[in-house]
Amino acid sequence: MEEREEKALSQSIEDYLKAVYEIETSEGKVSTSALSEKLGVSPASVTNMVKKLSERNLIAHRRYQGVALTTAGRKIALEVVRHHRLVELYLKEALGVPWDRVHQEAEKWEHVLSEDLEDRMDEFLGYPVSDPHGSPIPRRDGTMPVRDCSSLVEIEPPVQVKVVEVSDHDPELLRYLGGIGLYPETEMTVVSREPFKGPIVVELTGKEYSIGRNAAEYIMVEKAAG
Amino acid sequence: MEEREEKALSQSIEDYLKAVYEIETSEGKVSTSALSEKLGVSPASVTNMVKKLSERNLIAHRRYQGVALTTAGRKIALEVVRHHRLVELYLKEALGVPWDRVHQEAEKWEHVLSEDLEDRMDEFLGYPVSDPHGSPIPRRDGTMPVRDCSSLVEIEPPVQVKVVEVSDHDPELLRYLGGIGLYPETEMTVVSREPFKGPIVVELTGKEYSIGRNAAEYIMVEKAAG
DNA sequence: AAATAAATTTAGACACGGCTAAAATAATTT
DNA sequence: AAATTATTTTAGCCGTGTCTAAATTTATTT
Repeated sequence: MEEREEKALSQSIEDYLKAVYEIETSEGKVSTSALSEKLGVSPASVTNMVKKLSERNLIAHRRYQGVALTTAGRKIALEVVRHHRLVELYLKEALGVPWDRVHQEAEKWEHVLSEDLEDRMDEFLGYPVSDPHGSPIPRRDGTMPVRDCSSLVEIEPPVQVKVVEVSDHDPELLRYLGGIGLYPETEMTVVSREPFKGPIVVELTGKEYSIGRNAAEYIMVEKAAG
Repeated sequence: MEEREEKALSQSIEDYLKAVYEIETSEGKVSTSALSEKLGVSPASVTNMVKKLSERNLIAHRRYQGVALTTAGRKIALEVVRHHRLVELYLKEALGVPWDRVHQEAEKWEHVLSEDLEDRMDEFLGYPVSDPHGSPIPRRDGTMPVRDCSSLVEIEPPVQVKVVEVSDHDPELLRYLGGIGLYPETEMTVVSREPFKGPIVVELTGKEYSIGRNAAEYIMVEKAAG
């Protein structure tokens, strides 16, 4: 049995599939405009590319109704996401890149990482299950670690929680959170949730911090052990 | 004074400039067909691209006479070569990639390496001056370490030499040389040079090996210290 | 020096992935 | 329900970088 031919996909195609995956995960439905926004291209360009991807059976498309990954498309998307998150962690651990910059670098590296190097980084890192922001790293077989966590805005204070994940979409936020020592794995107490969409007050390392609802949306936590 | 705008060059342009640099270094004159061969594209494509590059003042072109890098073009070529060679060494040192495979990986990485990561790798490696094959790494300022070495075929035996550099163009050759323990920095004795374009006989680690003229062409050595 | 061969350039085409402007469809107001 | 607004798609264009076939120039033979 010969080894299967690996068709090299363009960087663009990988970017589209990853974007569909990420929007599917966070929003459920994937519209043309959401893709347009996320990828920074015009809606017309998205429609154009969507047509090509569905001809290649990487996504399913119903006119005017949005798109969804096929099994083949999801497999590729998860490979790209795995590359991205492994690289993020690698850059932080091996080269000391600060966590608010790893995302940007990984956006480029994810497309040039061979399977061999993926394995070497994976081994170097000790087969990690999450990246520097706490996002789960897809396994080689395309499965995802399942987790049980909720957004900080949904937590009823007072309660002790552990940070699971912080969105990497805004480097500014990451710098702020790093500044107060709030990282994945950090334990903290949710002290109160101010009414009228006020901030969430948390306590960590003995100090209290007010975190706006906007920011809190992007912080995922789980109940602390016990 | 505002910071200079860094225009992002396409991967293709970087590949062309690097190819011109490498042919300039090894052959002196850079013909369309040499570029065509090196880049794996048709001669017509080269002519086409050459026109664009000379419009952008990255190379000089005289019709039917070949091309040469301008100062601006050489600067970029050397940056790409620096990236390539740093990455090669990094892959070997940090991730244990065998020396016959680093070239292939670096061909992709060289185009996505930010200046920040270049510096981090450089520091990690202790500011190295040559890559795993012994090729000199251009300095950040665009200058090249100067060296004094000659091809193994030009050496008059018997004499003690030190390997300076081995061409990375053929992974097969690298595996063979690695197999007999012949790397940059290796010291060995050139025992004899057989007549009628026969092989060069060298001795290292107590054994004698016959190296064909073809292979020997690609091995650069210097007289051993003393 | 003429003829042939080799290298280079021109001409014209194509796939890719983006764009804008206009048309079609869906969603929301009034 | 009709009108308005928002979203999506179509149509047509553009720049990049490749190709093949044919024309041109240079190099080599005879």
